[in-house]
Amino acid sequence: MPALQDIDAKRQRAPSQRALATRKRVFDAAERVFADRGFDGATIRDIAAEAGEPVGTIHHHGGGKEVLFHRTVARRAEPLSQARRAALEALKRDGTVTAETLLAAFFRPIFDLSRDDPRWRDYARLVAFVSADERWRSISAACFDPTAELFLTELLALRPMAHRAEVAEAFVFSVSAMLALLTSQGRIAALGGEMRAAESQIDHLIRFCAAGLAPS
Amino acid sequence: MPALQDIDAKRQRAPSQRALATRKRVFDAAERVFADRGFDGATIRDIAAEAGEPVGTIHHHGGGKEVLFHRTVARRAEPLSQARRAALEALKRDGTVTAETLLAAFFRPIFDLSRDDPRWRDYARLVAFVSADERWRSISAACFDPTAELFLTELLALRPMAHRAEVAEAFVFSVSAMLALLTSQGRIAALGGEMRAAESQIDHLIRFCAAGLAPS
DNA sequence: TCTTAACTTGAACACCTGTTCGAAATAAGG
DNA sequence: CCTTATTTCGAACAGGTGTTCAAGTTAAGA
Repeated sequence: MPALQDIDAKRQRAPSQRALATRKRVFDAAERVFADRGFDGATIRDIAAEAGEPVGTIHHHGGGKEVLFHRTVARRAEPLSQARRAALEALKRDGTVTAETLLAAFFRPIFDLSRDDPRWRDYARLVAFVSADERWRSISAACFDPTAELFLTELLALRPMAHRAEVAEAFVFSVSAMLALLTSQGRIAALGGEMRAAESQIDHLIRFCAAGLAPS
Repeated sequence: MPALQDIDAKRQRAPSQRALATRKRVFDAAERVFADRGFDGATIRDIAAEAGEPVGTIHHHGGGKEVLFHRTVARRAEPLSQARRAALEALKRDGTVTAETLLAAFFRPIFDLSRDDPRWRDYARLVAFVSADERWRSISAACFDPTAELFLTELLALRPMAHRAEVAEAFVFSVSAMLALLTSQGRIAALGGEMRAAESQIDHLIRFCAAGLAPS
């Protein structure tokens, strides 16, 4: 996999406003198309059409398909991680750390962001693709594992008797359930008939995982 | 999507032993390659090489890439569903139906089959691809939803106060956790350090989901 | 045994893929 | 205002894609 270096490495001039707007258009389009069709299903020309830019521009700003994919995932990873860390810090400050509040701190940010901005919903589907495929393990490791580690440590402190590997399993189960809620509304609707309010579903997700995480 | 009809529709002669062996080789190869690279990442020529057959043969037995994919998923769906249904019947016969035993009846067959035959492990990864992508919703609906419905009904009977939609959510959470255990060993290892025995992990999965399914 | 349906084979087809490239337009920095 | 780094643009390229096809081989069924 091509190395992902700073997008503005060895630059001699600041990028123009126009160039920055174009770059944003390129990454927004890449996010939508990758989220819809996955890495292999997406084509540079799909992304170019979605962005309303010629193909050459996608390469210029993206740096090749694989690097573009990596950068597209990385772009929102930092804001998301910061929101999660901030929620965790708030819990520790208030002394309200439980399995349930920890999961809420980890899960809620992406749902909250998705409610305000549909682009975050695309991003969530993109993250599901990244999480599902071992091929992108290094992206997960760089973008999401450090913050996951923080939460894992807190969960471990709540269950001093449990092995780390066991809590890691429970955490992976929880994250997969979260991604399922973000991406499998179709499956839920097919089995469940009516569809419940998003808030009820998120509360349910947190209760479900917290119960599973509790010592048995 | 091309219609999936019986592979032997409008046939005037029984297939030869040789032809049946070739067909098996084609589907085994397709299963491996689709499980490794997903639908879009796989190519007919990859599958041909894996099967040791010329490209034309893949088309002859597969009926085109999309139909081949559908048939590859469908091939093991029936045996799997039967194992799940048999386990469910055994529970009902013995009067030992609980959330925990129901989940065990649903989860264990694919783990048991995977232990004996690595091809089932490929199949499990293939199912994860199908479940993750809304594009294959119709395959899930045809292959897996009918049996899922049976288990959902039983789970609902255990919690007469809960809404169907809520239990459906919990069931989707549970299935996503099962698929995560089958496919995300890398993620678990990255977070957890050491790796636990498969049996411990499966027991944990069942306990995790059963706790989440219990009334709260 | 004979007829012919079914299978096997690989070359060929039309189209799509990611990427490169050079010329023209733009605007940052002096 | 200049110089020139950067961006915009789309044609062109080499290689890969799913699929078709026709000729040759095999074996089922009468």
